Amino acid sequence: MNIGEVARRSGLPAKTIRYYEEIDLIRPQRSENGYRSFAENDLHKLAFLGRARALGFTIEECRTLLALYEDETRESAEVKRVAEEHLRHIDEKIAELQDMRATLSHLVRACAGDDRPDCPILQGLANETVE
Amino acid sequence: MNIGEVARRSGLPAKTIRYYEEIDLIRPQRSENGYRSFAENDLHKLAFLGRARALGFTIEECRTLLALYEDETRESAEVKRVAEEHLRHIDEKIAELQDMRATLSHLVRACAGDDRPDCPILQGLANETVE
DNA sequence: CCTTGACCTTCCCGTGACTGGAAGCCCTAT
DNA sequence: ATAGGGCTTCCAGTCACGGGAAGGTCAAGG
Repeated sequence: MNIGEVARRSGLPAKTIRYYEEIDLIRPQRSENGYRSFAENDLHKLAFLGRARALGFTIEECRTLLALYEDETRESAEVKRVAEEHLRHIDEKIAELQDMRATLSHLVRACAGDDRPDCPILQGLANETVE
Repeated sequence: MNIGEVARRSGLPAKTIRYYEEIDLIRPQRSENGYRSFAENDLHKLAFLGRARALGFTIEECRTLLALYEDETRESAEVKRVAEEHLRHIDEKIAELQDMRATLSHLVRACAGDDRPDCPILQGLANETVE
């Protein structure tokens, strides 16, 4: 398979696939003409990576997960540990965003949004104390 | 004021303040010796920027908000529009993260996390269909 | 046989918002 | 005179790619 087909079947852009090769996540063969030649296994790995990335794992976490996936002697505890840590990270980000959301929507609700210059949003940004 | 004091009083790293000058968010004076010389107004703007950034506004949104803040003839509607758009963006990110969270925590719950290799997390990443 | 067009290659630059570090000047205190 | 801390600029790196240029390869059609 050439990169175009793999891109289509994996859902990943060709650029991304080349990048994953560059950072040694995959090691496709090369044809005589210099083109990358992907095996089913490469496609499989790329799909795996695509799904892991879609869940927000960093590239390095993906590398770890892929290694565990290929290690028949892995302990599921290790996989779970990686996943749980990422889950905590997601929770932190959600909490952070919800804090922002709360503050900002409070300001937005207080703003008349008309043609006058008075604006609680700007006041909130200008002063430590919002109220 | 030198940059050190402004950094302390604004809560922003000196590096960030220099960066904000570089991208023309602030324009502090210079002393004879070449040091940046910050006025109270600069400090005020930096605090404004720090709070806007903490609410997740991008630098370009901060630039807009700062311009509106300094424009006595602004209409609060314009500020509100910027804030509401950012709010929508925050909501999108929260939704995205909650989707990730749901999928991932589902997988994590299904994983025994013991010394055996069988792992629903890896299976979920390997196959399109999780169950 | 030649050309067209789709595909592939590498290489380099840009993204956002900084952060780290090197090399060197300035200022105050001892 | 020196030691230290603070200040300056400049360069490089971060993360995970994306855009685009310059050029090689291949199959189909004229």
